[in-house]
Order: sequence, then C-alpha cells, then structure tokens
Amino acid sequence: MINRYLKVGKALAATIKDIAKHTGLGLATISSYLNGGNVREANREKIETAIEELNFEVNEVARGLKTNKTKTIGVVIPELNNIFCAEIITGVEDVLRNHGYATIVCDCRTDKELEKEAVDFLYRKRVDGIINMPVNVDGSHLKSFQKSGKPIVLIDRKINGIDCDCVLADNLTAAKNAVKRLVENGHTKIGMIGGPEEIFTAQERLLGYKTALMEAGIVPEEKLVVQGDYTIDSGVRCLENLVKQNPDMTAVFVANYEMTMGAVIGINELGIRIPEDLSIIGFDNTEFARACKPKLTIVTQPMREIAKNVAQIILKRMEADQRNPEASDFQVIKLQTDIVEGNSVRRI
Amino acid sequence: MINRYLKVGKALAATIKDIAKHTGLGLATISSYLNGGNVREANREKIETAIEELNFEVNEVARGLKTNKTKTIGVVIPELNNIFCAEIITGVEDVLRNHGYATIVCDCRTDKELEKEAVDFLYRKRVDGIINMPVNVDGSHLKSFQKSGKPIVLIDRKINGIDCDCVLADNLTAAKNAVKRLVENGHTKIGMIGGPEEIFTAQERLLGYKTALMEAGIVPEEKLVVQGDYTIDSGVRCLENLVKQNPDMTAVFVANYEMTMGAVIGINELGIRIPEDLSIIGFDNTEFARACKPKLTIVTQPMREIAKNVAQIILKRMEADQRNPEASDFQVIKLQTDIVEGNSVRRI
DNA sequence: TAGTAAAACCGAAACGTTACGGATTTGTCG
DNA sequence: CGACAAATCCGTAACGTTTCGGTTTTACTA
Repeated sequence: MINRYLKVGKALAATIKDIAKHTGLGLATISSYLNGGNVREANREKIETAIEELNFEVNEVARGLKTNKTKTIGVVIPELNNIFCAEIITGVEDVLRNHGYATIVCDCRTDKELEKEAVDFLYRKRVDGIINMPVNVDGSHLKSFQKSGKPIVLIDRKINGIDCDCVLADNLTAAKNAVKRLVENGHTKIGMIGGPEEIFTAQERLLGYKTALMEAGIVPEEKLVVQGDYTIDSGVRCLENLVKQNPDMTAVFVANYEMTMGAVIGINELGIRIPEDLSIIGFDNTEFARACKPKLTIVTQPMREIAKNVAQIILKRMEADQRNPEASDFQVIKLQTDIVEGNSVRRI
Repeated sequence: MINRYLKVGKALAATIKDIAKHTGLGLATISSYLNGGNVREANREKIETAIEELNFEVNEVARGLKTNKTKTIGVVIPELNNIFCAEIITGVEDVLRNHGYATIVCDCRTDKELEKEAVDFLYRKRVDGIINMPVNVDGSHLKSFQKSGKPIVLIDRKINGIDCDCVLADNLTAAKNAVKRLVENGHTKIGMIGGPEEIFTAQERLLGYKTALMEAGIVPEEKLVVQGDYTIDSGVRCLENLVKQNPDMTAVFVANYEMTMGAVIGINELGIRIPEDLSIIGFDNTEFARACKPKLTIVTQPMREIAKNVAQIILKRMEADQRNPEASDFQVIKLQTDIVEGNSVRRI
C-alpha cells in the first residue's frame, strides 16, 4: 500500500541490473562498459540500445558510495554577491564540471561560525576536496577536514597553520604600483582605504602602500590610513572619515572592489569632483570603472587566471592522492595584477 | 600492499558499525538515535561519547543511496556573474542550507546545449530538485528530469510546456511604471533597450513600455526600440544605435542591470550628459545606481524575496511529493517591483 | 510479585554500484 | 584442427546507511 504510493510519479529509474537483465549480460560487464572497459562490439550495441530504451543514467550516489569519491567539491566563500567571489566560482565551476565534478557553493556571510559549519557540512557530504577563501584566518575550521586526507586549496588568503596549496594575486606589488602611480603624478598626501587587518591580503596591500610611499621618500601618516571591512557601506564611511580628517589629501587608494564603489558613492554624495578635487585608484571590476564618470583608474586582479589555477591544482591533487598520498610540496601561486588606465588621477 | 597505500593518509572514517561495536549496541539503535529516535538515557550517553571519540560523521552518500534522497538541489542559471543570478543564489542557498540541503550551482553561460547538459548532470547526481532560470524557453531540457517526479521551480521566466512552479517579478507593471514616470516628466520620445525577444520577461517589459506609452496617447515607434542580449556590451551598442537613429530622443528605459551599466558607459563615452541631454531609467542594482553621477533612477526587483519564495516552494514540494505525489496546482508567484528615485530624469 | 503494554532494541536485507578472482570465449598460429 | 594466450565475461562481496519485523527490556498496574 505504502509502496504503491511511493512508486506513483516515479519513473522507477533503471539500474545497471535492468540493463543486465535486458541484454542477458552480467552486472560486471555493464559496469565495465560504463567505465570505459572493453566489450565485444555486439554486446556494446546491445548495451547501448538497452540504455537508450530504458533511459538509464548511472546513479552517481551509489557509485560514490562504492568508490569513496563523490566527484563533488565544495567551495566556501565569504560572500557570493561579491564580484571577486562570483567570478572565481564561475571560473572554477566551469573547469570542474568539464571534468565531471559538481561544485557545491557555501556562502558563509563572512561569519566564522558559518564557515566552520559549512566545512563540516561539506565533510558530511563527502566532497572530494574543498576550495576556500577563508574568513577565519587561524584555519581551525579546516583542521578536521584536512585529517580526511582530502585536498584543500585556498584562495586569496594564505593561512599559516594549514598545509595546502594557495592561489592569490601579488597584492603587495599591486598596491605598490598603484600608489607609485599616484606619487608619479605628484601626489604626496595619499589616503588609503584598506581592509580588515587580520586578513592577509589586506596586510599585503597596506604594506604595498607604505612601501611605495617610503620608496618615494614620503613618510606614511597614521591618519591617512583607514580600515574598512570590504563592504560598500564601509567604503562610503571610510571615505567620509578620510576626507574629514585630511582636508589636504589629494588622492586616495582603495583596496577592494566593494569599497571602491562605496568610495565613489561617498565622493559623489559629498559633491567632490574626480579628479579635480581628489584623485582615486580603485580595485577590481573594470566594468564598473568604465561606467564611472570620469572613468576610474583601477588595479585589476586576474580573476579568471586565479580560478583556472585553483581548479587545476585541486584536480591534480585529487588525481594524485591515490597513488602518492605522502604530503608533497604545497605551492603558493602568486599572480600578477594589472592597472587599467582611466581619468581619475590628476597630475599636480 | 595496495590496500596499505590506500589507507595511508586517510583518517579511515568511523562508520555506524564502529559506533555499534564501541558501545555494544546494535546497528539499528545507532541509526535510530541519529535520526532522532528514542534511546535510553544511558545508551544515549554511550553513543554520544563514542561519536565524540571516534569523531564520527554520518556518511550522507550512503544515506542518500538508501533513502533515495540526496538532500541536494541543483540550480541552473545563465550567468553567475550577473548580479541578479548571484543574488538569487545567495538567498536560495542560505535558506536551503539551513534546512540541510546543499546547492549545486551550474552556470550554463547562456548556452542551451550547456543548459541541457547541466540538467542531465544534475539528474545523474540525483539531486532532489532543480531550480532553473531557463535559457531555453521551450523547456525541452527539463522534460526528462521532470519524469523522475522531482520538483522543478523556475525563476524569472515562465515556460509553457512545463508543469511547475514559477517565481518572478511583475515585469509588465515594472516597465509600465518606469515609462509612465518618464511620460509624467514630459517625455514623449522615449527609447527602450530591451532584452532578447524570445525571453518571457523581455516580452513583458516591452509590453509594459508600449502600454505606458499608449495609455498616455503616444504611439510607440519601431525605431525607438532596440534589442540587446542582456550583456554590458550589448547595452553600450544599443545605446549608441538608439542615439544615432533618434536625435530627438529625450529619455531611455533600459530593461536589465547589465545593459543599464552598458548604457551608462555608452552615454559617458559619447559625452552625453544625464539628465540634461538624456534622461534614463535603468534596472536592478541599487548600489550601482547610487554610485553613478548623477544617481540613477532605477526599477528594482525584490531579489531577496524572489529567492526566499523559490527556496520555500521547492522545500514544500520536496516534503509533499512523498505523501501526495499527484500533481497539484502549480503556482506562479508574481512579486511587485519598486522604483528607487535618483536624479537621472529631467522634467521637460 | 505476576502480568502486561509500551518502549527500546536487534539482525538481516536491501539501495545501486564497483572490484576481485576465476571462468569462459575468442582469435591466432603451427 | 588443436592448443594457448589474450580478451571478455561473470558471480559475489563489499561500501555505510535505513527499515522491516520481531525480540527483549522497562515501567506500570493489580
């Protein structure tokens, strides 16, 4: 009775057994066929028509149980509706799916608790690997997953305690070059809207800023640096503070996309003119920069490149760990950034 | 020998059997405990410490095989780095994960072939349901998945052949109100940058545009309407065409976010002033609108609301289809849009 | 304390696949 | 045509759960 109900509406999906019965062949033969093994031509045809007729699709769940591989990888990021994250996921997902892997996305809302929950969740789902742009910089959320011996690849933020590969942009150089560009245009009072101090990339960008100034013989001033949290709103607030505290500031460097947008909003709302009153160099997202008036000069990260590298590394690890499980040399890939010229920097 | 290698590096994950052995209880008891069944207090404690000690985590793959439920749903969208899609996924994923569901995202690059592949892929993965913002408007890619009896929820674009729920914005009214706003400000030569004609929402937005004009006694002109493909680049091109063809045009309505951005880029690059030379009303993404100079007036869709509705509907369906598999009344939920006032519309 | 209903427990059989070792068939060559 | 190696095939036992039906224990009641 109950059974009847359970079956209603289901297309009672065909299994390998049905194919075996239908063709008169054995289980193992079908399985072998499905996994690229050799079967006699005649049987191959039989199997193929049977698959067609019963419209059989292999059950990846069963396969996963047996092989202990789910062909699924988890991606844990701070915010999906952050252009950088979205772009990375797009790229990663593309490569992975072409290799038969599914991508489970977990947006942890920049919350360490949620991040840990997400990793545990993915562990229970038995993903074959995790890609993480970490919020919790001590890496404790990854410890127990790592014990499973499955690969982890970090994006954008290195973590010291965790042995794994990492792909990121050369943030130090990126920031240094941006600030250098401002200096070369005659600016000396240069503000910076940076990210949270515990985040690795934020530290590097700040260091790049300071380095560029010092190399130009300018002493970095405390009050010209203000720290946001990588959100649009904080960009607005930071810009307002910076302007209020430093009436003599002539240029500002903003260290991520969201805050760049925020800074532009702040500038517009305060009625400040770019670049006459204030020069600005932002970060990421060429499209937004192009839509601004005047067009923004920005630092761009090679997001597609980052994504491709991440995907390839994790694929390589997943191949490798069966035959050579000994920890090998983990790599940190650092990619170069670029500057897209706009009209937001004035020569003074 | 081989076995030895396979075990190296693995934390040889504990199973329910280990817990049973460790506690001296039976398999079924542990399983019952894990699923919220009753166990004697003393045993509960024993189980819990065993779980702790062996740090057992239930294998969702095995569970999925047995229960025929993967607690996973697939989302197929045209482009992840499209603000609308990203926002929807963020919202959906949030709700679903809170209910123990994982979300597999498939970005099909606005390609019908890839879209079909994605759906098949998800079927093989045995997802419990699919959420789709369809590219292929004839819905053929969904047919075979639908035979499995699992729920499908469409976003933003209704499909006639497919019986399922659908959540979207009231695009007709949205467009009508936007154009009405332009008319009320004295505009009569109003251009429109619309979307691909086969897409449902694009049709509705176009209809809204025409309706608003006609209600104001203005006859819609063929040459004032130009069709893009929802990308930034096409927004730029469309705007250029429109301006070239219609020197007397005083206002333009743009029917999605990406093209709005494109139109703004085009306007800036042509040196046209907003709103003195041209008034504009765009679509979606308040943040971008706010960052524009002058601030843009835009139509906003309740993306969070849409996402929440989508997630809830699919959850409901997944609950329901066990006890009452008979096709029930599918619903189309149409949510109202809003207009956020900026300074991009001039009164003439 | 005996008797009973309810609660808690248990073993075994599935779910759909893969993988092992051995059995069968095929093709080739003297 | 017979023999032998290579190629193909097969049955069975897992993988880690849930679930079914039945057995034991517990907690009451009389």
